[in-house]
Amino acid sequence: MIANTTDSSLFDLSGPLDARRIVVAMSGGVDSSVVAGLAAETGAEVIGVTLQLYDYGAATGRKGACCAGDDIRDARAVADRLGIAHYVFDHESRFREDVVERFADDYLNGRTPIPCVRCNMGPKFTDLLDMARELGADCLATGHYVRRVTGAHGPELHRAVDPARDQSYFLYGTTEEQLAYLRFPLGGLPKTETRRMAQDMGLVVAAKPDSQDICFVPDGDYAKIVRAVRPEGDAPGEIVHAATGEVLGRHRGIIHYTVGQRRGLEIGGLAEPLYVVGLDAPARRVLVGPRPMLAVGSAVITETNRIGPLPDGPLMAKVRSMAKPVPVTLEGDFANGHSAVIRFTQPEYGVAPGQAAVIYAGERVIGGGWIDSTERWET
RNA sequence: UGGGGCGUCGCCAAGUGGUAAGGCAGCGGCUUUUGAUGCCGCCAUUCGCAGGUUCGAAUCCUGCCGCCCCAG
Repeated sequence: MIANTTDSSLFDLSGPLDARRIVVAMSGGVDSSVVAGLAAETGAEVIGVTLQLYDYGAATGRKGACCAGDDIRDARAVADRLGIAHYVFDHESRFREDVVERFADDYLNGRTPIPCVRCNMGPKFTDLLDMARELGADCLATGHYVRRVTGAHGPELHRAVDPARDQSYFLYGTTEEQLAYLRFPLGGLPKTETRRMAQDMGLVVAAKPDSQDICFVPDGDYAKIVRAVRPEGDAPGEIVHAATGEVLGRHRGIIHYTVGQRRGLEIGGLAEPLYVVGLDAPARRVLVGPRPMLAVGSAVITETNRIGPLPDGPLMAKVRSMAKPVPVTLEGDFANGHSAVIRFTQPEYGVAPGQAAVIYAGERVIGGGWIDSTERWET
């Protein structure tokens, strides 16, 4: 019944599969568990690896978590069921430094972090990938919904077939070298299919809820995490009109705000709503203005990563995960960690420094970078 | 102290005899595998207070209270 879904090409390995070794990054969720199952069905030797990323106890029994507590137990149960080896590596301190502390520091600096990208770049695609190599694996497979397509110039990163599941935005930082070693067997499947396979494989996680939100933020209270990591950082300040300089009120701390945000300003009596249009961290000021002031025409992006050559055709960009790609042009050296500028064809709203800008050519991910600063749309 | 004006939801504000618009803020929900945005819903039995007129008042009358402006 599941034989027809088992396809050795999913892992794109040459030679006899029973001589191959596959490491699967197992988070404890449905997706990576199914990947482990698919890997096991190829006949290759499969090793499941789970990184313990943060406090084991705090995450136990929580819905939507990942890589801690119950999830590690689930991953182990799946590995047992599939009859594959399973290792858990304590990665807490590294995760705290690379992801959680940077997350807090970004907020303190008036930026809006996106830790999932950092986590993919560091713990998952650098550290875990190194471990896989040390384990002598031929590849590292993950449960990400994204496709690796071999093109004329080597492996390319493409959006998932199921647009609703596509995770390419979070993976723009994947280097060509990493991509050569990575496999994403789920990129061509709709999620419903994944769940069906999990059921067919008899995995305990088949009906487990999808993870969502940021894994190390238990209840959606970001500020609580920032305060826990950087207790000295939070302090109130003024809310200032970005156009007139008028002080309109006080805020509870810059970490509670992000560019584009409307709610939580507690400033009433106006005809039009106010949005956060900027954060001045040194002065602890929140700059606000009416919606037109949010319109952005271009952005400087730093630490760019490019995957494969720049295409000739038109480019699109996503400035947030769920946005539709919008037309852009690129200026500067978009590759190898250099800075570049993206220019929007139409005004883009809610572009926040600290977020990622990801460039697409059709289905293919060209790369991306961190949004460092933005310039207002000039009409 | 005279003269004038004003007091309607936390804020702004319609309504001038027929049974309290709207906006902002706030709250709740939906959407969402980052943050936002967006969308939907809720939000004054009551109009500074006390009387009176009227079938009926936030709207008219009287008094009181408060605030503002001009005068001195």
